[in-house]
Parts: sequence; structure tokens; C-alpha cells
Amino acid sequence: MSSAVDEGPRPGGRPSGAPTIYDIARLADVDPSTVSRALNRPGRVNAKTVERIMAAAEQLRFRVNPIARALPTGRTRTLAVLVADITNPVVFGIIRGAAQEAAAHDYTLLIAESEESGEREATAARRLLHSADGLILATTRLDDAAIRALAREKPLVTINRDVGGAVVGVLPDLAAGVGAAVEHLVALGHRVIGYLPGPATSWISERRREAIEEAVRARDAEVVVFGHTAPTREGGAAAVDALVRSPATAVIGYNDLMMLGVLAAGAERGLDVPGDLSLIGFDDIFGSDFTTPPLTTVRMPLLEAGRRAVRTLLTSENTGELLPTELVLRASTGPRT
Amino acid sequence: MSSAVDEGPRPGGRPSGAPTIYDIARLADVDPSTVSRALNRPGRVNAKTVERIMAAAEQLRFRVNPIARALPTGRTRTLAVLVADITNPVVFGIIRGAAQEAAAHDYTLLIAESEESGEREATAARRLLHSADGLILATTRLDDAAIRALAREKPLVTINRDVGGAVVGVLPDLAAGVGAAVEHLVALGHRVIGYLPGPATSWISERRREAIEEAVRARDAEVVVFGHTAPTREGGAAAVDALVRSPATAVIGYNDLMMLGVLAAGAERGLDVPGDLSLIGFDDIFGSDFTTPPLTTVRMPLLEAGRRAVRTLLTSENTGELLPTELVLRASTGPRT
DNA sequence: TTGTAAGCGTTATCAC
DNA sequence: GTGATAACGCTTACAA
Repeated sequence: MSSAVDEGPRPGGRPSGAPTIYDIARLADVDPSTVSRALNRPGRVNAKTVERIMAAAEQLRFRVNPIARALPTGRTRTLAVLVADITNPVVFGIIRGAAQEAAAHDYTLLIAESEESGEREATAARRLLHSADGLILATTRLDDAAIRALAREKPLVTINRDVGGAVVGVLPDLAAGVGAAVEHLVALGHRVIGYLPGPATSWISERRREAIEEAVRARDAEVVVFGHTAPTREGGAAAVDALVRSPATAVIGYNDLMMLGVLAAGAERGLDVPGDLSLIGFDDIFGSDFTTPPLTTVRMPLLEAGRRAVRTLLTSENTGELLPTELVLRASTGPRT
Repeated sequence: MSSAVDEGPRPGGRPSGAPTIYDIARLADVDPSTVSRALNRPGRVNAKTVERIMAAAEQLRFRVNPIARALPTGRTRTLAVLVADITNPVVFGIIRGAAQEAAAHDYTLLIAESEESGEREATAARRLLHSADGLILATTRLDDAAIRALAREKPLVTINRDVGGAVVGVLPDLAAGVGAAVEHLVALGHRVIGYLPGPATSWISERRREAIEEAVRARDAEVVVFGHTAPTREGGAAAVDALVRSPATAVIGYNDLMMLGVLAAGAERGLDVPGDLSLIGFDDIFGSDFTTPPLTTVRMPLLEAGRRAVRTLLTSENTGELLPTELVLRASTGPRT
């Protein structure tokens, strides 16, 4: 066969030369329906017959055609992850966890990136509705109403976002990690703590802000909230000026990625971290431990989030339990000077 | 709808409540086959009829069911990427590129991880054969024969591996990047250059070694080849002892990931890079630029590799052209002291 | 326990 | 230009 997917007509309408249950049936001298039964519910078929059928299947190197199976059943054994930006290291963790858990349940994972607007994402989601048994919305740009509408059509879970209603979200327990982070800063003598938020539309960015505000309120310090910032290294780099000019002696950023940008751009202009400014991120992405200084961060169990999302979809056993977060102490935080 | 994928029987055998071409046909008062035609080859249908059909489709918010379409056509508009280890940052780049290009052609990407043995990978691949129109083997552990067998059944392309025969591989032009790397080291005064190879089974690791040996041969220096090493940070960390004891004053590693490990473990034991030892990696993965010192590396166009793989699958226009590699100069290399 | 037959939502081959 | 009709490969009542 050539390497091109769309090359040449398939002969006789037979799309692939792969063996079917009909081939097995002929070989084992039974009806195709019996083959189907033997394959799916061996208990409902005579043991000897099952044996014969299995032998034939083996001999023909038969694999059920999941597409053909999906048509009558409506089940594809496929789960889809929809992400706005596959570039984001946060989604790596999620995808990885989801892929592993899916594989464990013998499901396949579909990845769709919406890159652009929520509009594009909605289109992608609607397409996926047919091909997947469930949807995982990871860094979605859809609005609550759109998500709820989708959830009415297919099992769906969101990650790091709660849209309320009947929609299940895999959410972090921010209090623990954020509490520890703020406590840590206060113990180091910081009294003015900055928060560098992500995009205005990010649900989780606002939750992180709230958690910080609450933790600070309980601890005789104050919060300065900066302007909304792109959750990228570039975004962080662009924010350095504002951070430096503010009275904050420590800044918690919406995510590690932008703090990596702060670190890099800061270093270029002689900013001493943590001497001049202490920095904390969120997520604990790959790479946040080998910057200079390595980044102190509130770890989100990304892998577990992906796993949990799949498990929720597959078993519906959603305990509603929040994923634990924890402070990972590294060297980007130090005493106020 | 509940959140569980496998919950409750679907009523009446009708798997989904989604509108079908039959619904459109009724609404537009034509035969379903005409609807299908209008949707696929509007030219072959009366313009007015097409209009009516489109309006009806719009009104019903119709989306073709890709599963149902795939059955008679044998085409799923889905491409599968098979990777051994989704943890590897190298595959991020590849997946990202593949996902983008696939989306651009209105194809969906399936991710499968084989984690374990080549055996497991073979099973995964055979399953995928039914669901995908083409296969991309990214960090495969399959042997040449198995790959060629798969390629006989479905369009297939390998990345960073050449199995010969009719199988297309997306391969790098190592000479340029490796030549520059060796040239750079020699110019810095290094005369004994080490190569820290990846796993013994890695095809591309051997090519990298050959490229280095060839480049060194041309430049009055010599190569020391270390033992095969796991292509992970742990692998690199474990190799530090050997590197330090060897006469090599500069080491090129199979990939960035392991060099990150060398860097971290080396720093712990007071190894000065590049003072004591110059280090070069391969790939230029995310994160290799924010270590201390940032890693000099031979960049592989990972994103482009993913893109190219998809394009090759979709258009069969494989020019056989090798992807350019280049030396990215950072601070992990310095003069021999 | 097994066979018969209808149906899943499309596409494709015929006629008309 | 459009309508019947038969696939595609599998599942699933319902009968036997």
C-alpha cells in the first residue's frame, strides 16, 4: 500500500481486506451472530463452540472493527480531550494522565485542539460528539451555557473549571497549597503579596486569586492584584516592569509558565530572585525545577486530574472530592530584604 | 445526561438522538440519498434543492456522523500517532505539530501510548488499523519487520527511524547540526569528544553516533562512546560518574532530557559546566534553555516533523527531503581548560 | 444454545 | 437531477 491516505479507490466497496465475523463464521461453521455473541458474551455460547470460534478468530488474526461496532451500539470506546492550546505544558500532564487511564480501561484517546476562538471550540466539540463516548474539556474557552449544552448530549467533565449545574468538574483544593504558599511568604517577612492573574476569562485564575486573598486576609498582610496577563512566558516577561514597580515584595503568578518568563526577563535586567522579589507559580510543570533559581510553586496534580477525568467519565463515580494541592518549596522565595 | 459513559441502555436501539440525513430528507422532501449527494457533491444536485437541503440541515443543526460515514467508505478522517512514552518531551513537539496539521486538513488525531514492550505496541497498532486512515510511529519499539507489515495494511510513516523498504520516514539531516556542534567543540579546543548514547535499540541514537564520528574524523579529534543509557533524566544522572572519569572534555548526549539529568546531578557534586566539561544535547526540548547553564543543543525540528508526517500521510507527496537540524548555541559549552 | 432478520447512518450503483 | 436499493461489519431482539 502506498503512503497516501486518499489514494486510489477501494475496490468493490470493501474498504479493507481485514477479516470479518463472517469469515470466522464460515470457518467455524456457525452463524455470524453466534460469533458476535461468542466474542462479547462467551458465557451465552456453548463452550466448545466458543473454542472453535476463538480458534478461527486467532487463525484469521481477527480484530473487531470498532467503527462497525460503534454504529449499532453508539459506543466508540473513545474519549476526547479538548484543549485550547496544546502548547501549554499544563495540558501535557493532563493528556498524559488521561491517556494512561484510558488505555487502562481499553479506551482510546482523541486529542482536539481549538487554538482559536470559543466558536472554533464549539464546532470541534460538536464534531467530537459523534466520535467519542465522552468529552474532557481541559483548557476550554467555551462559556458556561455552551458547556452545559454539550453536557446534555454526552458525558462530559471539565478540568479546572466549574460551570455548575449537573456538569462534573475535576477541581483542585486550592486552600491547602495556597495557604501554605502564603504562610511561607508571611513567615519570610513579606507583608505585601502580589497576584499576577492569567486571562480575564480564566475561571481558575479567579479562584486562585480568591484563595490567595482569603489566605492573606487571615494573616495580617495585603494583596496587590496586577492586570490580566497572557498565561505564557511572553506574558510573564511583559509583566516584569509592573512587578518591579509595585510595593509587593513577593508575587504569586497564575501559572508557572508565566513565572518562567518573569524569571528570564527579570534576570536580563538584573532582577535578583529571591533577593529583590520572591516568586511563586502554580502547576509545577515540567521544567519549573531547573530554572535559576528553581521555582517555588503550588503543585497541581495534573496527571491525576487527567486520570480522574477519565475515571469519572467511565465510572460516573464522582466523589466530588477535590484534588489536593501542595506547596513545592524551591529557591525562588526568600526573606524580605 | 449523566456523566457515565456506560450508564443505562440506549432506548430503542437508537444510539443517539442526533438528527440524520433521513430527518433532513423528510424536512426537505427529498430522498436521503439526495441529501447525501448534496452534502458531498453539491455540484451533482440542483442548486435549489441543495439550498433547501442545506437550510433543513442548518435548522436541525445536523452534523454528519463520521462513524456511519466511515463504514461504507472505509475512511475515518482520523490519523493515529503511536508513541512508546508520552512522557517524553520530544513527543510533545511531534504531537503538537501533527495535531495542528491534522486539524488544518480537517482530520482528527488519535494518540496511543504503548508504554511497554514492542508486543503491546503491535497490539495497539493493529487495533488502530481499523480506526485510523494512517499511522504515525513516533518513538516506536517495533522491529523493522513488524513496521513493514503494518505499512502493508495502512499508510504509515515513521519519525526518526528508517526501516527501509517502501516505508516512508521523516528523518533529520544530522550532518548540518552535528557538523556545527563538533566544529564548535573543536574550535573551543576540545580534542576528545564523548558520545553518550541512548538505548541500544534506538535507531536514531546510532545515526547520531555515526554523524558525530564522521564529523570528528574530519577534524583531527577523537570520539569516546559511553555505554547505552536510558534516555531520561535519571539515565543522564546515572552516567555522570562515567563522564567525569573519562578523558573526554566535552560530551554530546543522545538527547536533551538526559543532559538535563547530567546537569542536575553534576551540579550536585560540584561539576562545573562548561568549566570542567562541555555538554551538548539533541532536540532542543521545552526547558533546555532555562537550565543553568542553558543547554547547547542540536535542534531537531520536532513540530515540523509532526507536520511533515501528517502531510506525507495525507498527500503522499514525500519529497524524501531531510529535515534541517541546527546547532543552538547556549552556555553549556566552553573552552577546554 | 443457536439461527434469523432488522437496523445503526452513511455512501454508491443503478435505474428512471 | 433524483429516487430505490444494496452494501459496510457489527449487535441484538426474537424465534426456533
